[in-house]
Amino acid sequence: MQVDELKEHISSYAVELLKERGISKLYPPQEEAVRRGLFSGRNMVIAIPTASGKTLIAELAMIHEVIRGGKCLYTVPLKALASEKYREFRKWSDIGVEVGISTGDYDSRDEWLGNADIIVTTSEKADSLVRNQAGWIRNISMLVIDEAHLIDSAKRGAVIEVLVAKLRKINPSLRILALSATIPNADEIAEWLNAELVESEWRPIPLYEGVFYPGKILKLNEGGVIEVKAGRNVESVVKETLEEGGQVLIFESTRRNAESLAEKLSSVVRDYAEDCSDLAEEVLIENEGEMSQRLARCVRYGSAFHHAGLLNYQRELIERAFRERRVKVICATPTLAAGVNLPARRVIVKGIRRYESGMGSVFIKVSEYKQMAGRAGRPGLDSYGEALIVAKTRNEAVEMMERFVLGEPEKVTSKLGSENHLRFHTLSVIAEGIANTLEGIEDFFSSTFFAYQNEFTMRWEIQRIVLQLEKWGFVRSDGTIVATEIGDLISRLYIDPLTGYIFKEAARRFDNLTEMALLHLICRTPDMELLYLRKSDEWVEEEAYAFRDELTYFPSYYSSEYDWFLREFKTALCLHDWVNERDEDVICSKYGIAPGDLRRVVETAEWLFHALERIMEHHGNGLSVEVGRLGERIRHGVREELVELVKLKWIGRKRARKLYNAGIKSLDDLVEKRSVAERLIGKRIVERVLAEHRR
DNA sequence: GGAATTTAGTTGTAGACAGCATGTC
DNA sequence: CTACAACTAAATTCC
Repeated sequence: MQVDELKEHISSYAVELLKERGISKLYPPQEEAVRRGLFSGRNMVIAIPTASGKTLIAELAMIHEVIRGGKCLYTVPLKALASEKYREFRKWSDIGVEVGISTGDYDSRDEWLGNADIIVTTSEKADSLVRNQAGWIRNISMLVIDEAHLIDSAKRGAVIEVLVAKLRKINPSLRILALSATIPNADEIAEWLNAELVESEWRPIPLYEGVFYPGKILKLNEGGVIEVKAGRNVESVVKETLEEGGQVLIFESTRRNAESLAEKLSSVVRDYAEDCSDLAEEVLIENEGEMSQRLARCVRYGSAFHHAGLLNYQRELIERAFRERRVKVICATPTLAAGVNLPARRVIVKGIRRYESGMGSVFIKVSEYKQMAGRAGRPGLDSYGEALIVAKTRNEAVEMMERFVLGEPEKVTSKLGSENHLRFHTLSVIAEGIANTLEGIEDFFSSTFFAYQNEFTMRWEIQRIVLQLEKWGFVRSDGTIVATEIGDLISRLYIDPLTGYIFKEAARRFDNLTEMALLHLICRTPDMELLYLRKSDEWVEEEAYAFRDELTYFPSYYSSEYDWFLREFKTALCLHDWVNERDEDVICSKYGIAPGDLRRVVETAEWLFHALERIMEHHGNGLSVEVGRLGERIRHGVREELVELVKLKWIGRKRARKLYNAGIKSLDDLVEKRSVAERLIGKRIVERVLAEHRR
């Protein structure tokens, strides 16, 4: 099907724009979507492989919708994906389609979101916007759910189905387009959504899957399994691909493995890559810690590792360099499998097992493997893609072949049933006024995927949860169930009700808490990510006893919660070092974390401090002032005395400390002692600061 | 005697959304 | 119920 045939649906302007992008013909699955009613107004589930043109299907549907005066919400699982899609969709502004973005990090201006025709968000942000009654939400006429198979995710899948249920309730004629990887029960999702199902295994670039073991590769080609000769180790397989001018993506199961393999391969890669010293330098701009040095060493020779311990700009840098074909090999943890689109000629899945607590090491899911394998083959560059699992012996290789290559991905099952998710969403359903009786709440949940998949009634579970919320003072029920003021606040802050309760109790019980006590308080919360305790972390225990009298909670040594407490306390100590201006690299090595981890912990703490401040305020507790100040310090990683300086643009924790030590404590001082400041942080920076703040 | 190598024992394990108001080294 | 790679310390061999 030629795109010209789409004129009547998406206008000739849109068709022209597609042609400018080099799209003149639809891929078979795209054609099928059109044939099956993409422009007819019905709901659709599109379950096709990665890179087979899902996004374009959504774009066509959205343009069609916008032309008819509709407004589209496009939800994705990651902030990085949100900005990727935003950049992509913004091209439509040439024909007058306004595109906006809203994530925790980055918002288009509010009034703009009201005008936008297409809004890209993460599913959590979308839910939060609904909770905060963003005016434009009720104008949404079409919802696109990208990566809809993530409904299966235990941590974050529930949000997706609840969001669908809420938006459908707000606008019963809402059109839904769900984009999913190929899964065996896509029909269930389609039936739940009352949608037309388009399924296909078609790929623009053929994918060959196989298993490597020393000396040979078992390959699955059209028809059957064949055995071909190969090198004796992974290095030689990598080398072979490089020789043919291809790039390699290797998936490992741990950061450590990814890093050491990238380092090992850098000596092989250097013969095939141009000099990347400039990139290596760029890696070190914001951080010169151990991990960054290691990454820089690899990148210099065109090899790299990629995991959540990297700083975001480092990740983007590596991704960009790989796309530009400067970096030839990336050894990644599963971050990259679910993240932004980064295809390679050859994908090697080395970490086929993963450690799970209580389970020892277990095989990863077939669907996870398929996700990784699907990254093989670059459209326009490779004529085929190849995915290889690494096995040790022939027997193992055959086993891997059967389990993964020939295996079927797991069914997607709803994870909404777990108590914490139900509690979280029940409060929001009450606070938003979607339901105010037990029956109403039950009725609401009966429209979720969870209810579709499970026959049994949720009545008792819901009743228990409402009772719990009532006990915590978040809802009142006398005939009808309504949210209290604080319940409504907690729903809007998007925190776990249990976090809200912990904060509320603190506001009730204490009027004076030390820095350490406040830091530990947020670490006691289920919303906080905790650091791990290593064997060599006995010092944490000693520190804990030093702070014993300050803390709001300190279990007995014999308590079952003692180890968990130490993790909370270790995390709090880390934040304590951060707000006391301990150097980032020193913190990282002391706590055994990477720079990206520190940033994440800090970011989460910042968010929770905001919530704590609001709850303290609501209680009329004077501590809210302290909390606000500490929150400010966490944001910038400084002691109290630097807060004023650090509010200035271009002045961070390091420059502020230099200035302060020289007696420059405010903008006025900076103006007065300009020459001193210039000597300390450079003339250009001072100029910038002053330019920014001259009023 | 001291370095080099083998062996036994120990350690540690993926990822990332949310508020609010604007920006580092 | 499960692993395993990487590191460290101890034991053994080699020069």
